[in-house]
Amino acid sequence: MTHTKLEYADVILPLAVPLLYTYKIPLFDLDLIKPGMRVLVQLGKKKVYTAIVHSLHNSPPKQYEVKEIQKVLDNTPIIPEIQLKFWDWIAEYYMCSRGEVMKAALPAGLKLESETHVYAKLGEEVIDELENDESLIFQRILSTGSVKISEIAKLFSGKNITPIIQSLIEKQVILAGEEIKEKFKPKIESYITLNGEFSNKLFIEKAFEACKSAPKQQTLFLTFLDLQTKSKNPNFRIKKKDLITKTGIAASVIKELIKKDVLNEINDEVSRIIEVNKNLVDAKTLNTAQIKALQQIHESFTKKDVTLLHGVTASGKTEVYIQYIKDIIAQGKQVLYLLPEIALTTQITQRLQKVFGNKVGIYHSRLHDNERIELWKNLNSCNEESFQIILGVRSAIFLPFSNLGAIIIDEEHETSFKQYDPAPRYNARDSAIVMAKLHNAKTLLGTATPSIETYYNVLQKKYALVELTERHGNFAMPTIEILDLAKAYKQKRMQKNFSKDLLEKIQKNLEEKRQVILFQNRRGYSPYIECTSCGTIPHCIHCDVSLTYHKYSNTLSCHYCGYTIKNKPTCIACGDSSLETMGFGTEKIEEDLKVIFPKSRIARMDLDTTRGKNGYSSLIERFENREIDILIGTQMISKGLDFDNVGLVSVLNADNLLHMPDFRAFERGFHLMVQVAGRAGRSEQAGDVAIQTFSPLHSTINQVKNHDYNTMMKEQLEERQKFIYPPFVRLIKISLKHRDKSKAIKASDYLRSQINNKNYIQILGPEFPPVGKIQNMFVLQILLKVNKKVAYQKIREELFNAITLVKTHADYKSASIHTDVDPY
DNA sequence: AGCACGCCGACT
DNA sequence: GTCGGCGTGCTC
Repeated sequence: MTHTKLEYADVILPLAVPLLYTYKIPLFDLDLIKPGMRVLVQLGKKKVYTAIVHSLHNSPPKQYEVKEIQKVLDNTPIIPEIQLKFWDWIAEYYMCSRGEVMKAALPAGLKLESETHVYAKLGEEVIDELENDESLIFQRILSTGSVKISEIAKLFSGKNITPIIQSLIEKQVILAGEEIKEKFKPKIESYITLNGEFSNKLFIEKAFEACKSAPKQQTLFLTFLDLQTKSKNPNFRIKKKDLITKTGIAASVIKELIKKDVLNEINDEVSRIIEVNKNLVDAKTLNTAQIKALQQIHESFTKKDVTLLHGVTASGKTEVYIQYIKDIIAQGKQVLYLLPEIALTTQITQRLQKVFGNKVGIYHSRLHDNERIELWKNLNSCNEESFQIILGVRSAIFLPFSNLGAIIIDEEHETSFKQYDPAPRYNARDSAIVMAKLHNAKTLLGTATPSIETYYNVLQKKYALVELTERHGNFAMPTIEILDLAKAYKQKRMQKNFSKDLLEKIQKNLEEKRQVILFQNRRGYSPYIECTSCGTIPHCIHCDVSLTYHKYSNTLSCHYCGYTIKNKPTCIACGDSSLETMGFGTEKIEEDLKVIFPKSRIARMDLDTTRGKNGYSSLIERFENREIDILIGTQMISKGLDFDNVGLVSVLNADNLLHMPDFRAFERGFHLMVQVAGRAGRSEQAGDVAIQTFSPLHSTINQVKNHDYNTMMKEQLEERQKFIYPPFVRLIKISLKHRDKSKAIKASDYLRSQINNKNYIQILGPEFPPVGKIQNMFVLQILLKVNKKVAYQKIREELFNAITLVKTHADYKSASIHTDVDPY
């Protein structure tokens, strides 16, 4: 049998194009090229992109002329075969292009792109013949040799320079060409060594002679010899930075000695990944309940692929995970530990690094691109230095795992596992389960408050269940007290937004030197400002929302598009000065509390106070060290934080958690309140929880009070079944945007008419969402409730066709449409 | 996503 | 009369 080589490659381009593109493989690379490698290809007239080889084949395209691959960038695939299959699954399930998945998956630095550069063809002599702008640009090109067009554009900010460049090219004064730039720069560290053998007396004498007349050089030389002697290392070297800080000697002195051949400077590539302390500690020993849970987990995985670990707050789930990770990596397999965005706290990072040291790699949104690339290279290299455990957020599911044994998804119920914008709009929890199956790995979901969807899968026997019902160390569950705000207002037992009962509790805790956490799910000072004379509320000019008042900057800003204006003392409509701030956020709480408890140390933790790189960890550290008495915070404080001196936790307004126009409102309210309450009493001293509400009889509030997950779950499942919501149907939300309001309405009506009713149990809309205009675009949404029994493949095809019809319709093609599968 | 092509308003 | 704005279509 003759073996024919595969001559064509279908590649994924990092664009929102629906199809793969076919390129011819250069003869030279026929043996080398494999799916999962990066290649450079030209698309269109000049632009060069990095593409990923998806598959190889031997059928020459007939409709068009193929271009050849310009360059193969890798020797071995950087996307393992299984991960490439996983990309396909994401693209299909979440209805987006593979290019969009590629954009989400690859760090920017691994995607090389070409940029147009221009060069001078002629010399200075032609300047006089050029027009004003032309000669300016030409002189700039002459002075540097080669310039990026984008750089010239920056210099002429705002002005369109394309015609000027065009004319220069036409006059044959300059040339243009495409250039690829390597974005990843390895970190270089300078080391200083002796420029000869330490034991070579002749060298040392000569060196000493060389710096005899310069006292500073002499001191440096002697200090260096001293350091080397102490190190007892004949190949001793020291970081240039350290040498400077240790000796206080200027860099210029070092430079002189290098010039005199006494010292030598070596530049070495170093890792950006911070080395952790190698003094590892043993994992904490598990208590009986935890040991039993671990056994049950192992046992359940012999029958099922997914297990839910339902453990009450402070039951010590993390310790169980750590032991489980130990068991998996002992088999030589990798573990992915997923956490929600906000919860990637230093607390958990440190706990894992203490036990596993350099085996742990961290992947989160604040990482720089170069650090991401190093993590990729580390996993791609597959050697002893490779990480075996990755602790990461949502996007970590795209890392190049080659030997995955298990995925742990902590705080499984968290909504931040779902990406909303841009596409792919994937849920990392659900996707991870699929990925685990592709790798033949197991998934462990953990939480104190399982999502309704997950628990339903347990009831359907799809997932196994393991429970931890007792708090670690047998600490008592906190007592939860409901404070009736309506009653408090009536009896005039209110001060600002605090009931007298709550203030008394805070006072008592402060006296006992115990800390207090207050939860308010809204940042800023107040959600909006209202003129009490004419009722005007300032709105965003681009979006259909009221502007949020920020006191520290005295501004009103739009949380949708960022539109910000200065806050004026008088009403913009009637000029009256009777403006009032409505509602309250964490900033206002902080201000009021400082007046009520002037002697207490009060801090606030929300998006605004944790923006800086260390803002978050320093706040936690200060709280841990008891430098803060009262901590006010948003969602952020509800996740996985473990403090042992918290005596009181309070939810300041439970109602705005529950009364949201969302079928998940009660479930989420329950999750949030239970998680917040869980911050109390994590030591021998019990902790109290107080919830302020206008609806003390609300069933969800009482389920929280009684720590009664099961009743909440059953009640919610009944509601979902009755009103046809997940997990009984699959939701697909289609959003259509258009600049023109009436066209937006017509286009969405047309789209609705193209959707086949038979495939759906219910179709809602098109309707304007609560915010019907964002950045001057009118938005309409259609909500589809999909019968899970109908083949999903069929639904996708039908929807794709309907959307294509709108996009090619003469009147509606400027509408932009996106789909969100399993939306939140 | 770019980039080229093509059709209507504000300038000389 | 043109220059140049952006809406639209295509890229292997």
